Amino acid sequence: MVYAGQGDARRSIALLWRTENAPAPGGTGPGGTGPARSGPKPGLTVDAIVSAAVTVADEDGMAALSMRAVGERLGRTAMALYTYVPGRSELLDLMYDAVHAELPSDYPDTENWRASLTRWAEDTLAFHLRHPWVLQVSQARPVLGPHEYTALNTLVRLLYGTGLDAHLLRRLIGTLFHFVRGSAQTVAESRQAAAVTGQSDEEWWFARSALLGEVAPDFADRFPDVGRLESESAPEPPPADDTVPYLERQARETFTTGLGVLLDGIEAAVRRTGAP
Amino acid sequence: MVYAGQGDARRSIALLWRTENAPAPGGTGPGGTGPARSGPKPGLTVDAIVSAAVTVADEDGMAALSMRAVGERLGRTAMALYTYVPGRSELLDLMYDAVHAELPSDYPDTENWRASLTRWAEDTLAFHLRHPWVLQVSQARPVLGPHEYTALNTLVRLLYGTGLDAHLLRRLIGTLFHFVRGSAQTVAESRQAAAVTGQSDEEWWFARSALLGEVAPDFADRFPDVGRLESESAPEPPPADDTVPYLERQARETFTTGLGVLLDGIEAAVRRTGAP
DNA sequence: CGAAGTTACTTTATGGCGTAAGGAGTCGCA
DNA sequence: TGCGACTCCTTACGCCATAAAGTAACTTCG
Repeated sequence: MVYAGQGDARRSIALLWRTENAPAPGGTGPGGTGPARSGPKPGLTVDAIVSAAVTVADEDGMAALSMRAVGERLGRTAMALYTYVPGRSELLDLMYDAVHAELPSDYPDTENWRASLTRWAEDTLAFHLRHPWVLQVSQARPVLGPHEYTALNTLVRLLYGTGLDAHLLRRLIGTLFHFVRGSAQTVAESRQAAAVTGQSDEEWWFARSALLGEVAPDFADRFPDVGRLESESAPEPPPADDTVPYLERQARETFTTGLGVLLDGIEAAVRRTGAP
Repeated sequence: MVYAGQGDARRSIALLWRTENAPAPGGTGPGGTGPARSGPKPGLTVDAIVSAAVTVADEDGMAALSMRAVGERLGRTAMALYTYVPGRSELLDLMYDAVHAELPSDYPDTENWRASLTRWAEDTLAFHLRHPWVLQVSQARPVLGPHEYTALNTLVRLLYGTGLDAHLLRRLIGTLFHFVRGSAQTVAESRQAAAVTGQSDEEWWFARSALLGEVAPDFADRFPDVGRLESESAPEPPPADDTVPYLERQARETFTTGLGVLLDGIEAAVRRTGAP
């Protein structure tokens, strides 16, 4: 987990909101187009670097996102990036905000908040699965970039559709995010583990079960309720299209069911305040 | 995020379930007490290493958890640990399972599942705040240690108190964990950010707001719903004991409210299946 | 036109990390 | 007493972020 806001806050924010139009670490002034720059022409742009970094992170994961790797993808050394970006942490902030531009914001403004929130949750889940490294960027000190704010604004708008009190809404935001992000994390980690180890969920689970049986033959006695749950909730044969891995299918079921439960809870609150 | 199960799975499991009673990387056989060991007396134990590592991680965070740091705390070099533990990844697995022993399992078996689940959520939240690094250990390929299973068994037992179908229960587990872990993560990251940067949430938020105002004076127009939410959900003056930082207090409110909503949703499911 | 100044980018270096390899010393047993 | 097993250390390698200094391209000023 990486934390933002270490460096020069003003420069970070300026980069995020694209207020300065030149690389200029020295800072020739935040003002307009300037009187033409001296020195060699910049061969890169902040956008190009951010985009290359996103590609690296999408393809090979957060662990593979090094300054060297990003530079290499652009035909430069790692140090070349420091002309445009203060450091790795700030680059991460820029990446984070950049991908948030992908999130849709054009949900129909119908009275059916439940359908809208469901679509929002599904879109947000898919977004995090496209960019799983986003889950590893700290939330505590939000990056506060324009696209993140746009995404937040969308959710707030949908939530206002419930007609609930603003204080309650504010708290629901976090709950919804926790749920979607958690769901995404399970799937993302499952995929990455499969990619890294070259072993599918099924294979892994099978091997581990065998070892567990060796090492804890008294399993059913020590963990009776888990045992009961496993026997009672039969594994359900996969549907015709069994291309989706085991854990992933289960995670998606958890997502659908959990979202339903969550929305039921919100509905209860709506009914409670709606007809006092 | 670190992935488990890379190395020798059998040795990992044996370490987790403490099946081998000696360090023995060569492996004198998994069998009983053995015919007395030769060589110098081991100066360390797996437990001592795990406990030292947990202390390091608790105090200085996951980022500070290096083999060198753990060794230093025990008066050894980093390489000395490799006699007892295959590597950093496996050490993490052991730490993860070890701290799960702290989770209580003696919830009263009353019919009031709502109260029990609330207490479970609070205990689990507190646990994650005591050991925030746990949030950074991958969930996808569970470590499958004895204490983790005990903790899981506890939650399953409480959930059976709802009388719901096993399939539904299975999916609720993930939802509850997502929620609690997400809530914990917000608080943990807020604390760590404050510790690392030496800046409180209030200070940070205030400074950023000022910068944001400079860079996006049209904020209220661009993000009308966020603006509306912020003005309508007044910041609520802190209670007499304002020792709790801003974001943290907000996160706790999100936790309480969100948990209530979640349990309302479960209650709806109970009522639905209970009286068909 | 040529010197000076500015800027993009590279090379080199520092101090961190996990861990492979090999060596030194300690102990139990023959 | 010697040998093998064992713990623990030193050294080394290849990663990482990034500080510092050098090189070359380009603009502007004299």
